Amino acid sequence: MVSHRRTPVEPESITPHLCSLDLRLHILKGLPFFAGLPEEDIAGINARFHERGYAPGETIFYAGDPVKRLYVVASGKVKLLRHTLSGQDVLLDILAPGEFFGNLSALGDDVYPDTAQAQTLTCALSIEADVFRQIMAAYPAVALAVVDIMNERLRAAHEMMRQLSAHTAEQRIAHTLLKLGEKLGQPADVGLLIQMPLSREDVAAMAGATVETASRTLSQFKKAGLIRSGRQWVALADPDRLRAIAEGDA
Amino acid sequence: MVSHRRTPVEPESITPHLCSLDLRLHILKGLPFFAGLPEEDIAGINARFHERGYAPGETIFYAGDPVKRLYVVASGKVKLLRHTLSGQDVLLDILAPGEFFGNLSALGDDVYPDTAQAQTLTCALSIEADVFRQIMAAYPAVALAVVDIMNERLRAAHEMMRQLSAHTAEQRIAHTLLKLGEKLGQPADVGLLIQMPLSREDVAAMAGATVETASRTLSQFKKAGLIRSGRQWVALADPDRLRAIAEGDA
DNA sequence: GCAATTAATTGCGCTGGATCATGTTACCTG
DNA sequence: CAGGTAACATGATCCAGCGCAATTAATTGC
Repeated sequence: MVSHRRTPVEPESITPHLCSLDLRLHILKGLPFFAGLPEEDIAGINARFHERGYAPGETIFYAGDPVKRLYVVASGKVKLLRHTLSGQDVLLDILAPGEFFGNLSALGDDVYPDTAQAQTLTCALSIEADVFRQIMAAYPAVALAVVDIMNERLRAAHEMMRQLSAHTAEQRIAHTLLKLGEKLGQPADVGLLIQMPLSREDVAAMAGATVETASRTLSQFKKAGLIRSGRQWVALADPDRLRAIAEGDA
Repeated sequence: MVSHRRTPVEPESITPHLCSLDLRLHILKGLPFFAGLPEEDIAGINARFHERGYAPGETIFYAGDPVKRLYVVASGKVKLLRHTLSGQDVLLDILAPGEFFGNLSALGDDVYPDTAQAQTLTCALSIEADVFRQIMAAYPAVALAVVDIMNERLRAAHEMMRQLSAHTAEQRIAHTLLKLGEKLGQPADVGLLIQMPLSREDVAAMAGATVETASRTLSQFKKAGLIRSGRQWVALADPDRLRAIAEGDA
């Protein structure tokens, strides 16, 4: 369905019903934690996954839902939200194709601490958490790769803790934009385009600020020529200066 | 050497040179990730570890040091500090006996993002990170246990991100005291005593506040009968009310 | 026992950013 | 095409908590 929205962000082109067995195999082969596994083993693993498409804005699971499955983004983007009592969510991460989410916990009674929501048209694969644990037990290389991914996520979370403790809102917003540019950025005429619909609310939730503060700061960045932006999109026009702001050198 | 300090916190009694082979074996047997391994396998693993004693305040490794080893606390307490440009550290975690720290990373060129420092007289075991990865590859149960620990740490870090984004300093300080009570608390006449030297600076660094704010808040808690405290110690006298404050019900 | 030092406490002024409100603009839908 | 809505931008006000400083109390070392 054609949108009139003027945005440089290209929509996800795959429709949910095209999340085929071939796509699944392709995605699973590309996952860092299945790298190096024999193709026939990956095919066997593929058989244990389910897939499902989600519309933009659709919730994959809610915080408080019992943990049953581990998910992998096959296509699209997924956001992980932690709720606060004040109703202002914290946006913990934006997940791109190949990344897993959901809980790996061995505990039977556990619940998801976060809500997962499709930011774009998304296809996600899922597998029972217990089965995934069996795969990790059968293939130590998978478990080691998961350890590495968890390690990197913990490092990023600790960095965010440092930012929230000691950096200004402007620094955090600059940092957030840079991280999004690193992960989702595509070179375009407008600069390094963050290739995903991105509202001021999203930026605020990632940077630990309010929408008004995010809006003011993005307007200043725009006026200063650091970014280009419109509704639901941002492109980095001067990453070096943004980096200087994020690091407190400006 | 006798101290005049009036504190209910008992010092660590072990001296570094008493970090014996037997203690090591005892500690390794008790580690969650070696649970279930045959005793002779643990003995073989024990041979790969080194141990070293650290005085209170001594640095185990600095942020920026190249990653070489994985550490385990055998006795005492270790704090993990992330530095900020303003000189005010973020205290990411206090590690108790049985907990690992250092980097598990596969990357050859990586450095520690944090500084590890003995909070008390401490004995720490260490092993080459590569060797530990070999152990994880050889024993999937070890890798799975490490995944579970990383999972729990990530959850705690995300919770702290939420607190730093949306909670007041008073709520965060109450939460910090409760977490320390859960982890290091021992019932005593003064209440649930956090059995570790704990300065106002430590509480501030864990709660994302300044020393002055932490001191004001602890003074208020003390006057309200929620805690008992003195120099370098805190005991929880009314955890239920602290919980109410931490959760924003008060 | 005492001087020096450290850690904690308390006071005061300032400000970043939250809160609340309103205005503007782009987009959607009938 | 027009009315309505959502997203963004901006203004005004307020305050939590920081920064700085002074004071007090506990501890250390001689």
